[in-house]
Amino acid sequence: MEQQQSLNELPKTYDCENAEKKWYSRWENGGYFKARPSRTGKSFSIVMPPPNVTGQLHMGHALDITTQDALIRFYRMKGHTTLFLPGTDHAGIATQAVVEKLVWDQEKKTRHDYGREAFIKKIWEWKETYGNIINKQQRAMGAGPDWNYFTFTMDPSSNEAVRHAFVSLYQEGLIYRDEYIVNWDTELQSAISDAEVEHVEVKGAIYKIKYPLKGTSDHLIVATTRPETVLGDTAICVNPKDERYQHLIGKTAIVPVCNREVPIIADEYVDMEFGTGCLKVTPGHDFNDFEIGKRHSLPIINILNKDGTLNEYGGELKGLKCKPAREKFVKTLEELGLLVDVQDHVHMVGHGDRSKIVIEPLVSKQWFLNVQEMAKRAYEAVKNDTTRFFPKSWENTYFAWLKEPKNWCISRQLWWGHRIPVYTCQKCQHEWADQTDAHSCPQCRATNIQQDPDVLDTWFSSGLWPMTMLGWPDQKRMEEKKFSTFFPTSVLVTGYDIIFFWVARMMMFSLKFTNQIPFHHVYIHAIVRDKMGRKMSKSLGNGIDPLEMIQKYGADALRFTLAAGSGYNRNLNLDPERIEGYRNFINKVWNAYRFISSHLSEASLSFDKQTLDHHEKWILSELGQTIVSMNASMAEYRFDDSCQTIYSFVYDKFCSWFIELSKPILNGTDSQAKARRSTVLKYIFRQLLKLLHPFTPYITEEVWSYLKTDAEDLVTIQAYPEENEWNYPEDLDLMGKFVETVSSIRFLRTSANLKPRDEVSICLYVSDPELQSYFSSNKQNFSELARVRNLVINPSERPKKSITMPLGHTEVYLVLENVANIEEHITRLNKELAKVLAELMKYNKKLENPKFMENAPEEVQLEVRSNQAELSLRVKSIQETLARFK
RNA sequence: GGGCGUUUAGCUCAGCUGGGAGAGCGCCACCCUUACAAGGUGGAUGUCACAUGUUCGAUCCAUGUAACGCCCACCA
Repeated sequence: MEQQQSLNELPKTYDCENAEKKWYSRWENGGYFKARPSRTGKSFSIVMPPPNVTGQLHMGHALDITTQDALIRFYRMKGHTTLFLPGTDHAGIATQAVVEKLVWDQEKKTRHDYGREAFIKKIWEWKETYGNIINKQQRAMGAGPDWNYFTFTMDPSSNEAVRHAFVSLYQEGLIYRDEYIVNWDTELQSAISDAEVEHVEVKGAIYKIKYPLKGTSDHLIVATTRPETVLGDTAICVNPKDERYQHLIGKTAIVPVCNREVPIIADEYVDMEFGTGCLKVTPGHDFNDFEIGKRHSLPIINILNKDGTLNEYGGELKGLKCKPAREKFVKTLEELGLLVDVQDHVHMVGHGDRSKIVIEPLVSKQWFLNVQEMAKRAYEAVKNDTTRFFPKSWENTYFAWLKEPKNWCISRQLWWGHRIPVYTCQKCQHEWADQTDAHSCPQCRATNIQQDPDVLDTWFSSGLWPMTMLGWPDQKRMEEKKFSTFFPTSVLVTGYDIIFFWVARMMMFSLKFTNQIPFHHVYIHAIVRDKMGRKMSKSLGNGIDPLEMIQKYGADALRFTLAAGSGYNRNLNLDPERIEGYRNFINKVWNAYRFISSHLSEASLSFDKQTLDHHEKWILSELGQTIVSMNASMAEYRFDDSCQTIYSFVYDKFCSWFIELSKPILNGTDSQAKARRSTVLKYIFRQLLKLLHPFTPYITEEVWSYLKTDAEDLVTIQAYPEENEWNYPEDLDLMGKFVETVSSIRFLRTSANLKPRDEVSICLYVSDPELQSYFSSNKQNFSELARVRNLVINPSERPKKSITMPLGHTEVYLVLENVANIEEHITRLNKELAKVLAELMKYNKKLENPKFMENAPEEVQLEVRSNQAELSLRVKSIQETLARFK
């Protein structure tokens, strides 16, 4: 038995809170989020980008979840075996920083006071307490991943993957250790990768400094933006072609203040045009100078400590940070008469993307991954469309990164993360990478071994993520987790800001280790901004909290809003008013159901195609078109189109017209027609619930529970409508004309200042006999929808006292006892006439143009001709009407 | 400095490699009509950034200009 409810049992507004509670646990406990057997033989899987454990859900996550969950639900309904893989990220730097701050605030202790082991324990404790907040928030959004697959990037399985990958890359010689100049973050006291450095415009100065030449009273002038690094200079460099300095090449200069003697060398790198054409070379603190130093075998002098203060090379400046050191040093130069000039200068300076402080280039021993080969393969895979980006234009960003890849600095001087599995024997100095925790040297058996103290860049484990989630590299686990079914995954959904960080690295690792791409598609969604287009940030206080919105408007409304704003755009400016608007839409669906629910007693589940009436054929045709369009737009990640399509079907077709046109039948006496109409209403409504489900899972599940049969399962696993079974073009055409005519009657009513309940008399002039008989048979509908009391079609004389609206196919006259505001009406008609005439002129001109007739394709000519004919009719009819008013 | 992108109604954006511009929200007016005031009906608004070119025809193609945005880059 179907559940039946009468109108007054159902509240007028939809209660989203109850439905959300009820249905999420039903889905989860009922196993609906788990992969089920495929009806299509296809599989569909998405790896959720793991949010940081430090995280609170923000709108970016909400958008992530919405689009991914909509896709998962869509393909599940289409019959693919689907898997949505959830997890969280340990986010090395961010998490360590949060806990360090917490410990400092609460106990006034640093991580060093705790010691490595104890501090890591502290982070784990913190993670257990706060790390799962985000899961609850994901549930609130209605996300339906298979929670059994939940993985944390520091889980043993993930560590196993990381170590496996590391060891094999190490053994292949791709991971190497080198003294190299790196981006040093003095706050984190760690190296960071090139990708983590942001260049920010900074106002500084160019200082011109005299360097005396040894054995002469002469000097050179050198320009620099960082005078304090003079103390680390090990050469002066000029361009070999620079005639001004030819005679100095090979001579010796004296570095001011510290009085070090350094050679004057020549290198093509130096730009003769810039500054004085003389470059001071500081291999220890400048990326280019480092390269020059290598070419010329210059010594490297490191003048900085790890915390960014000057070391003993700083002399008097020892212990000072760079900025005060600079000021003091400049003063000294001035006193010595060596400062020639200071000019304001704006330049770009690297800052840490986490710490936001100035990055110091520093030479230190770090681990690097040689990515040259891997990058090439990752590049190729997208170039030849093995992996495709949506929208395609993002491929450029991806290519830009992989075309000239720099080797990746993967070591971080942190404690929180995957520790580098490289050991050194203290006895025989043997170094090796180990899959598991080592306890003795494999060569000399000594137990006095030491593991490298550094941890890996967080993105190292992230790069392996899709593989890790599915059990790689353990064969047994891969089988359990159905690696072969779900890898490569179907689509990666993410923001454009991590194409380099993440997408490229996953591509590289996956191709390297599995010879497969990690995902077939990459859908890059917009960045959520506030309604003014500004990035949401704590400092601006313009963030919109998803949970607050869910509480206020419901998860379905938020999801629909985000999906409707998501296509191929790069920004999504979110205004809470829009969420409210879509909340209203959800409520509309609810009320449409309330209407139907009171007429279900005679509805059955199927109907005979032969007995359908005109309006039924029409709405079924509209449904068919909607189905086709929904499937097409979902396949291309055009969620904006999908949402618009279903919105317009529900609102503008189903509610505004079909329900309205059903009222006379349902309240009438023809029981056969009643039964048929309620059956069709129910059929359409059930279909639209399925179409809508991926975006608004809760309300559709709620309403489906009232409309389903006992044998049917939840809507979340019903078959998604795919075929357009209904196509009645004549009914679409006639209905279109009916809608247009009713609308024009309504317009005339408003222009005559009539109240909604006032009844009117209408004359229609229709030349097409088919349309004429169609209108005659629809008299009752005109009466219902426009309160037409008296409808006359083609009377011999046009009504004298009337206002009129000429359409292409029909002239509409609204008869008035005493025509008020006739002047207004004439003005409107004249305006209309001018518009139509202008348009008509354009068509006439075209048809008179021999070149148009020669070149334009036939179908265009036909269209122009028919438009011209229609417009001429309208012109004629407006002119006649105007004449009658005179 | 290099590259990419954007510029269409007050706002957010659609516009299928060319045939005279659309949606949602907002706005205005009138309505508590028996699914829904979280509602109904109707309405207004655009030199499609600018200039030139190609074409019978340009919002769409080409070139240039301007504004904005993003990414990359070591110019001392």
